[in-house]
Amino acid sequence: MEYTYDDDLEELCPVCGDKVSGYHYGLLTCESCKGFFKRTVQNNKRYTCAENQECKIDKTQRKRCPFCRFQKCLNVGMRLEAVRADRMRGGRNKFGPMYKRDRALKQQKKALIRSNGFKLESAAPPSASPLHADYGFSGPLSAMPAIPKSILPSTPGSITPTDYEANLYAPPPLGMQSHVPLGGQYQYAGFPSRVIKAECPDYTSSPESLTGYPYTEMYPSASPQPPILPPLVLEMLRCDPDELVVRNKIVAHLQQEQSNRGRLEKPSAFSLMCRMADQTLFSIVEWARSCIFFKELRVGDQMKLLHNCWSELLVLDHIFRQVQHGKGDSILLVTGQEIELTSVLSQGEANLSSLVQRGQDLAMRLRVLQVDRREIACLKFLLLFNPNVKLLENQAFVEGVQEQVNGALLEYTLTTYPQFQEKFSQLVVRLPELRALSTQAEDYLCCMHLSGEVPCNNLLIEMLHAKRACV
DNA sequence: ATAGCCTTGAGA
DNA sequence: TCTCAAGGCTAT
Repeated sequence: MEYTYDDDLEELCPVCGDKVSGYHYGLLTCESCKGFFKRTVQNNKRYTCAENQECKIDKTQRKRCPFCRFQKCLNVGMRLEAVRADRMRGGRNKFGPMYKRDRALKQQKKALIRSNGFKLESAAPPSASPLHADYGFSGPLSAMPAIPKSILPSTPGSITPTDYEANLYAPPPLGMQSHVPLGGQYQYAGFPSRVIKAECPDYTSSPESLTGYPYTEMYPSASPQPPILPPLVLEMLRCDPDELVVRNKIVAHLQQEQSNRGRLEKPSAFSLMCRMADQTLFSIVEWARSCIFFKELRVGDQMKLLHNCWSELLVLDHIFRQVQHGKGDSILLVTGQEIELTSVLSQGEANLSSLVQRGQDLAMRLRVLQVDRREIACLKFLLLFNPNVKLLENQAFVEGVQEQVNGALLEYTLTTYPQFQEKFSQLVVRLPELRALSTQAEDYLCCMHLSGEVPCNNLLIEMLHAKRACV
């Protein structure tokens, strides 16, 4: 069966149904969606959906909702990593062989259809395409510094609320200061917004790869059961604080605050929520400071990363609590208290209701996915080590961690849930939703702050200011 | 901002 | 040398 390149072009773009112009960022798409995806990633654009985040995307309506269009791009499998951080033109990236395999598969399929006279759509759904089978496992993963064999469970001393900034970002006492120049030649400090890592050339050819962390070789997919967990996943899980410890600490702090204020003075429910979130944020910062990889960064970069993702981490913390709580009609607070959903929604506060409802929806979707603790631990790292953060001193390191955590999460989901091949991508596509939700939460907080509702001396507000100042 | 066409350049 | 998937340019 002969094959011509033009056969590909007969297909329709999986995003909008327009004519395909070739392989772009992982799969066959049209020229306009290629350009749209490129602009979105390169310029780090954030969209919001005016509707219900389920807009139909077709050739005529694709311009109407960039949020849903980008969402669809990710859902059908367009690859962020294929957008080059350094904007290098020409050449080839590592997806080349995958494109080739995909072509071969399509050709095979076509031959079968022709000879058998029936369609094989069900035999190879888009998600089972070879393009989705491996998530860029090679490369930068191996260029990361090896994880120290003994990570002592560090317990940073408690911080009093009066000296936030002085203590928050101080380097940990035993913090390693090794800054492995991760392929430093590919760092383009002059273009801080161009942050998605280039795929070519990749780090595998660098000398550092010899000292890398070869867990892909240690844990082949055909491992005996029960599946051995990727060591990085275990390590990230070990960084996670015990929920009960955090709860007790926060409850104790809030009680202390209340007793200092005197029993007569009754703070508003919103004010209480702020204090609660404030303390949760403290524990999140403490968590970050004791985290593997994070403590190896310089304080400046630590601050930038935290300023960028504090609200996302806070929202994820809340969402996962709801996932574990398992009740759609009530909300579980970090203190262990339960609030009826109707009592929140009936307050007539449209912004708050929308926030809470979106949170419940996201929690429900994650519950359906049966997300577990280890996956949440990975997602937290993915949020924290966001290579899109501007002006990072050691951006290559952050990119490397991001890559490595992605690899570990993929490995973990594939070995632990082999019957659910899509779990990794299903989890990762929740991140943009989570970011959108946290942006909405920040806006709400900002709004409440401007009307004087937020208690003073509040870390939430400091973070809000810090983040908005550096954007 | 979009989308069609142009230029580039590593790998086949 | 050719291919073709990256990024760039520009009128709309």
